[in-house]
Amino acid sequence: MDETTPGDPAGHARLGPQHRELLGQVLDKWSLEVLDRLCERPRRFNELRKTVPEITQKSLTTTLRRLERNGMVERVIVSTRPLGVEYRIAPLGKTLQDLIDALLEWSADNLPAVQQARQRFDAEFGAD
Amino acid sequence: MDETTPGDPAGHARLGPQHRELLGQVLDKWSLEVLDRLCERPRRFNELRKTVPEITQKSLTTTLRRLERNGMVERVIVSTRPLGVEYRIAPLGKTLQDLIDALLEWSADNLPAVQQARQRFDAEFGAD
DNA sequence: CAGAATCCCTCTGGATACTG
DNA sequence: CAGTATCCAGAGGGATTCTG
Repeated sequence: MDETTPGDPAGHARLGPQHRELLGQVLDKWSLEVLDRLCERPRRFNELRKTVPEITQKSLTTTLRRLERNGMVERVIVSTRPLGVEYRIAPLGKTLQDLIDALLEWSADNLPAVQQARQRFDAEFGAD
Repeated sequence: MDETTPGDPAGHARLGPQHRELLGQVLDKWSLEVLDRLCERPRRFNELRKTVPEITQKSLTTTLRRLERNGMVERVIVSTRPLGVEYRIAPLGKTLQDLIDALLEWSADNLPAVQQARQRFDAEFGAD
C-alpha cells in the first residue's frame, strides 16, 4: 500500500504554510516571553514592559495584538482612574504553557553548549 | 533574602538577550521543519529541499549553516560520484527533538481554533 | 549535486513624538 | 496609563545566475 514513493524518501509529517505561519506568530522573538509572563498572572501594559526591559512599546503592542488575534491572550479594560488595560492568558494560550516552559528551560540548559559549538565553528570556518 | 523588589512584581524567570537569540535561531521559520526532518534520518541537501518544498536554496543553506554553527546538525561530506553532502542531527539537536515534535503537533491540533479566533477578532476589530 | 554570489524588495523593529 | 503615528535603517528572503 502507498506505493507512491518507494521507500517514502520524503517523510510524511509535513506541515503546511499555515502551520508555519501560526508557529511563526507564536514563537517569535517576544511572544514566548510575553506569554510566559502572562501565564504567571494577568498583567498591565507597563508592567509587561518592565518584565521584558528590552522590548519597545511598539513591539509590545504589536506582539500583544497578534497574540490577541490568535486567541492566545485576552485584553480586558479595567475602569480604574485614568485608564487600565489588563492582559491575561486565554484558554488557547494556556495550551502552550508547558511547551513554552520547556523551551525557556531548554534555552537556559543548553546555552553553554551552544556557545561552545559556536566557538568551535567560528574557529574552524570563521577564521579560515 | 532577595528583598530587592517588594512583592517581586516583575517575576523571576527572565531570560537574557542571549537566550532570546538562541531561541530565535532554533525556532525560526524553517529550522523547526529542517530539524524535524533530520531527526528522522540523515538527509542530503536536495532531499531536504523536496521535503520542504517552499524553501529556497538560499534559505535552506542559511538555515543549515546556522544550525550547524549552533551545534544542532552535522555536515558530513560523502565522497560519492559527483559530490555528496549529508546532514544529520547532532547530539545537541537531539535534545530538541521532543520539543519540536510537541510544537508541530500543537500547531496541527490548534490551528482550527486559532483560525476561529482570528475570524472573531477580524470581525470585531478588523471590520469596525 | 551542493552550493556561492548578486540584485532587490519587503517586512521587522528601533527611535521618537503625539494623544484619549 | 496605554497606546497610535511616523520615519527610517537593517535583516530576511525570493529569484536568478554562476561554479567546484
